[in-house]
This record gives sequence, structure tokens and C-alpha cells, in this order.
Amino acid sequence: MNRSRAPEGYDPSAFEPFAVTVDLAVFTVREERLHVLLVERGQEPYAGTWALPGGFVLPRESAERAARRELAEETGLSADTVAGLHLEQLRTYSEPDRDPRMRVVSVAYTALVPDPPEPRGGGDAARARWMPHGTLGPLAFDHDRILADAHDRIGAKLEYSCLATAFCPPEFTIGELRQVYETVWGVELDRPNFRRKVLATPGFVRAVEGPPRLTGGRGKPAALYRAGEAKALHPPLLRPEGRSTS
Amino acid sequence: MNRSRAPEGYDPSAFEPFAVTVDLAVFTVREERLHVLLVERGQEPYAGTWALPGGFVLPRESAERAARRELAEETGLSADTVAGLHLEQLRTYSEPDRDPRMRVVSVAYTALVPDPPEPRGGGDAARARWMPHGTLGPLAFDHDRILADAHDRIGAKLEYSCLATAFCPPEFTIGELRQVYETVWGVELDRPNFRRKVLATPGFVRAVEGPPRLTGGRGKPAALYRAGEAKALHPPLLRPEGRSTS
DNA sequence: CCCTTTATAGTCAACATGACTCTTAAGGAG
DNA sequence: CTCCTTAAGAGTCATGTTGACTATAAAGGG
Repeated sequence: MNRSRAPEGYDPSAFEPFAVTVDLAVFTVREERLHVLLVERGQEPYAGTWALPGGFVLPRESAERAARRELAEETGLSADTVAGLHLEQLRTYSEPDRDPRMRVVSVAYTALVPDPPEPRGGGDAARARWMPHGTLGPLAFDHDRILADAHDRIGAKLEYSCLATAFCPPEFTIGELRQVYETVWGVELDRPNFRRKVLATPGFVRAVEGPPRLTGGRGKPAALYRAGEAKALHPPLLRPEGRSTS
Repeated sequence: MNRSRAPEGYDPSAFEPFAVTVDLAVFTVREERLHVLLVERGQEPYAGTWALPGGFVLPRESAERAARRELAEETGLSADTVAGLHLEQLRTYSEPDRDPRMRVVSVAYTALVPDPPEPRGGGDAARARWMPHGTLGPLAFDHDRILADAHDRIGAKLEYSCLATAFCPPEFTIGELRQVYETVWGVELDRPNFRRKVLATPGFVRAVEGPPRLTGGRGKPAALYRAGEAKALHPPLLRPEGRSTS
């Protein structure tokens, strides 16, 4: 059990089998609050407790494919929509006793969803709901830890990547983009400075032609933008009292 | 096969078992070049090909514990030494056919080693060697991909964390620290500017009392420093033509 | 003793950022 | 219609950080 990937004569059945699952931390920004997609467990252990959506990786699929499949099943989004979402591997949780029933190694993913499509409780999902982040008691298994790690990660990524646009619909205003930063970071940002920074970063956003108007709210109508081609921010957009938990 | 972590009546043996392994991308800086710890495979598949060190996760250990155990076995370092090394989970590779023999999900870790302790070829390690990064033909399995991801990751982390000190011995000079950045990033940095930045970042390094001397090289003797208590760099130390691969 | 090498101290201008002010263009209340 | 509130968007100014350089100090080698 060491250097070689499989000692000669290795017999798979000689090892206790591992189950491999995916867990999903799916975030969205709704009504100026960060929301997370949660499901209520139907069976023991943790029956009646809220948990992150997820499920087993099938024998012939990769963890990422499993994650997209589960995401589509839980949210009721079409496969096309899910294919376009931002999905990123977070990390893998492998403590021997994280699942009391058996040895389960779970690959966690983080997904960002623009508009809050109400999860169809239909299909077979026990009960899936968008819950405001941090308002719920302890989640099942080690899902509180996973959720905290996911939140840390996206907060850090907002600093040096253009990820924030993944929370926004195809066309959005600078104000909506700023809302994403403020909601995830839990701070208020100076509007003029934020605007200046975003527009000064090449490829972050692209102005949309046509009537620079927006329906809805009060105040002066805002110009619309689309996500640009840039992936990284140089230099980064640091949070005010920036602490990276790493 | 969906929302619930285990459907009622779930029988583990009904699923094809997954093997779970760890792979290690262990880096060090030696002679101004980035080196990686590699082992030569003894059996098929890929017999005779170089690969990342790694091995199976045992039934009762976490992936991180497995990684530290394998690292100690491959390098011959004491358990104490290994316990102090920087070890970080990189990501998990789960493509169904990444190992031709069976379904293997591998959790990859990155480790940084200060001084190049020559791996004892002893014990049972087939043959472990420090190889200059990028000089070797294709590695076994998807290890080229893992190595590239690991390199990207540490390059990015140097920008916003104090990670570089993990490559250095307990006491080091600013010049040695700069070497780490130059070697990993593959660029030359301006010495005065680098020095100013490092010293201006609170908690990055702490000056060592006593004779500000260094044996060895030519040139004016340099002052010695130790790693500080800070973990993150604010603001970050961006690479010159900074591209984050994310 | 001169030359090369590296550390370390400064200087200066360009740039980025934080804190503000001001104007414009909506919607709502009276 | 008019005033008030709200938010977008244009600018200003002082400060802080960075990149590009110059200069001095303190070793080792020939």
C-alpha cells in the first residue's frame, strides 16, 4: 500500500469499497441576500435535516458530470441551462466518519446561478428550496463546513476573477454587479469607485448598444452591460478589510 | 440515483466499487530551478514511465493523512518533518478512464519542501528522484495535467499568500525568497522593489537578531529572516505580466 | 587593487484607490 | 405640476503602491 499505484496482484475486492458522491453548494443572489439551494432529507441519518443537494457518482461518469446531472435534477433546470452555469470543483471531503453508514468520499462543487429559478419540487427531489445563507440551523453531515468553504472560496474569487458576472442575467447593470459583491462580501461599496474600477478593467464588462434604459426600480435608468471575455482581474478588486481565509 | 445521499435499502455492493488514491505534486527549489519529486513505475501500466508519487487511501484514513503517509514513505523524511510541511489539497481527478485497470478517483495534493532532501531510494520506493520541472517526457496516467494544475496553483498562490516561505529553510535571506518567486514564476524581479514590498507587508517576514551575515556566496552578506505569522498578502504581490489561469 | 556580485538605501513618475461632491433622470407623494 | 427621494454617472483630490532607476556598501576572485 504504497508507492505503486497498484501492487502486483492487486485485487480490488481486497479493499473496502469507497462510495464516491458529489455535494453541491449552489448560490444565488436574491433580494440583496445570498441564498443557497438546500434539500430536506427524507431518510436517516439526519432525516428532516437540511442538506446540500448531491448524490452518487455513477460508475461511468466523472464527478463533474455527476454534479451537473444532480444540479439539473434538483433545480429542474434544462440540461442546456445547466451546461452554461458556472460550476467549479471546490475540494474533496474524505474524513472516514463523515457519513455514519459507510465510507463516503465526497467531491464538493460550487455553482453560481444568475436568476433564482424556483426549484421544481417536482420530479423526485424531496424538497428543494433557496434558503438565505446563514439562517438555518446545522446542516446534515459536514455540510456546514462545505458551505463555509464554498462561501470563502467565492468571496476570494470575486477579488481576482470576473466570476461575479456568473451571478447576473445576460444583461445587467453596474449596480446589479455591485450588489453581487456587496451581498457575497457583506459590505457596502462606494458606487462611483466601483463603477470606475469595473469600467477600467478591460474585458470585465461590455456595454450593450441601444436604449441605455432599465425597467423596474426608481432612480436614473442605468446602462446595460454583458459579461466580457476576460476571466481574471488585473489588478484585483480587493475587499475593503480584505481577509482571505484561503 | 439522485437527491438522497443513499436511497433506502441502498446496498453498497450494488455499486461498482471506486478505488480512492492520492497523488502528490511535491515541489522544491534547487539550484535556481523548480524541481518535482517523481517515481519510476515498476509495473504495468506505464511500467518504466515516471509518475507522481502516490498510493491508495486506506479504509480508515482521510485523504490528507494518506498524502502525508505517502510523502513520508517516498521521501524518507521523518513523520515530524512531514507533519510540518506545507501540504494542500489541489483537486480531485475522476475521469472514468484515467486508470485503464479500474475506476480510480484520485485526490491530488501539492506539497512544498524547503531544502532538497535526497529521497532515500530505500524502503520500497521503486526509484524516487527530484527532476527539474518540465524536462521530462509525458508522465504516467493524467499526471502531466495534475502537475500543470499544481504549478498553476502555486504560482497563483504566491501572489496573494505568504506561501513562498514554505520553500525556504527556517532562516533565509530576502534574496532566497526572491529566488522562489523568480523560479516558480519564471521571471526576473527587481531586487530593490521586491525587498521593499516584502518588508512593507506586515507579518510576511521577521528579522533575525544577531550577526546579519550569511555564509557562502559572493557579494555583500545579507540579513536573515524567518517566516512571519501572516498567511495572506494585502495587497498582493502580482506577477509582472500576471495571468491567472485559475 | 580592481572588478564582479549581491544587498540595501533612495528617488521619481505613473497608476490605482478611497473619500467625496455634483449633476442627471427617473418614480412617488402631495 | 412640484418637491423629494433614489440611484446612475461624471469628476476631484489626496494618498498609497508600483515600476524603473541610481547610488552606496560589503563581500570574493584574480
